[in-house]
Amino acid sequence: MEKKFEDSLMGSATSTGIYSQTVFSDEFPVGGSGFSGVFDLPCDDHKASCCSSSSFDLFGGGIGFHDFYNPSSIFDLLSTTVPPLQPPLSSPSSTVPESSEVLNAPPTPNSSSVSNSSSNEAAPIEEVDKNAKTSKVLKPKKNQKKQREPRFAFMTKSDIDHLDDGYRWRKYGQKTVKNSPYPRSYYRCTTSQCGVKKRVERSSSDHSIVITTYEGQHTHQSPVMPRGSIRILSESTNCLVADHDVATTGILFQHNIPGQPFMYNPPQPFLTNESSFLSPRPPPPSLSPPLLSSRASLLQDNGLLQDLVPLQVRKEPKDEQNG
DNA sequence: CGAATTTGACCCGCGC
DNA sequence: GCGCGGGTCAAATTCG
Repeated sequence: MEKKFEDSLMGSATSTGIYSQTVFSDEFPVGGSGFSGVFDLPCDDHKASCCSSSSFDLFGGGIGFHDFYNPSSIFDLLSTTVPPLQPPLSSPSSTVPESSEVLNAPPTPNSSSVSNSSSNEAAPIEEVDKNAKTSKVLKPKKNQKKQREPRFAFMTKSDIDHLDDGYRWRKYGQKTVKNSPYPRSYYRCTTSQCGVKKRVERSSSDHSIVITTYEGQHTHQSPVMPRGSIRILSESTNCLVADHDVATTGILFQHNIPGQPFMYNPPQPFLTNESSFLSPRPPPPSLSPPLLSSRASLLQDNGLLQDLVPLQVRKEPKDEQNG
């Protein structure tokens, strides 16, 4: 896992995770011994950077988070318009053996590009699903690994297992997780012809943390337009993978471990609300530090967030950073 | 009554 | 080959 990210590491590997801008795809280990991934946020609260990577490494002992914890970060990222994602830097094929599916993955219709989902992602998924229904089980060709959608996972500190992300999901399974008292739930987007799946489970190391893993790309816009939502774009696929409603879920992210180096490579962020989306607030003039500094305005604009998020967890991230 | 959830069974991949 | 764990299906059940 780590090795596969080597070529795109933007920061330093730590005991708790790997800082990278690379979004994981099918190489993302699910369950088992490793669980790690990254996501990027426009956020000024880190060093001299307005964006940062977040990483986590569950089941391997540590959990590293980043600054979602800071509500102002959340709301500023909510209202931050970022440019369409660029294709990821090409990686040596030796390190990303099956990356073609990622690189060629179509953009979401929500993105600025027109979907060409017939190329190799959505359509194959449909066929696979049909096969699954007729033969009950996926039967990929021999010598050909089952193609998996790019995956994107993140952690949320929440009492709610199934976070409202603006899409409608249908639960299709639940499994107990080894070494965890909490089950893992499997959801599928209820929109027809949208093969996006979502897995929700609680961290075994911190039961207050919900781990949500998205797989696939929505072929449609969110049927629900939350007042404030975190829209997460897959960097590799340039597609919307998550659309979290901050206001209604009280989404929280634990602060990153203080003192850890944080390097940032200017974005291709994949967390965005694009101009095609409704924005809860007008975009800030820039991503420079001042836009995240106003807690007063934050509280004014938070809506439900300030009601849902306990005061103690809304404290300034700087407090944690400083000690 | 349709939609959503629950839950046991089944299949697959992987490690031993 | 076997066992284990992950992922999915689909009938039964519950919910709105």
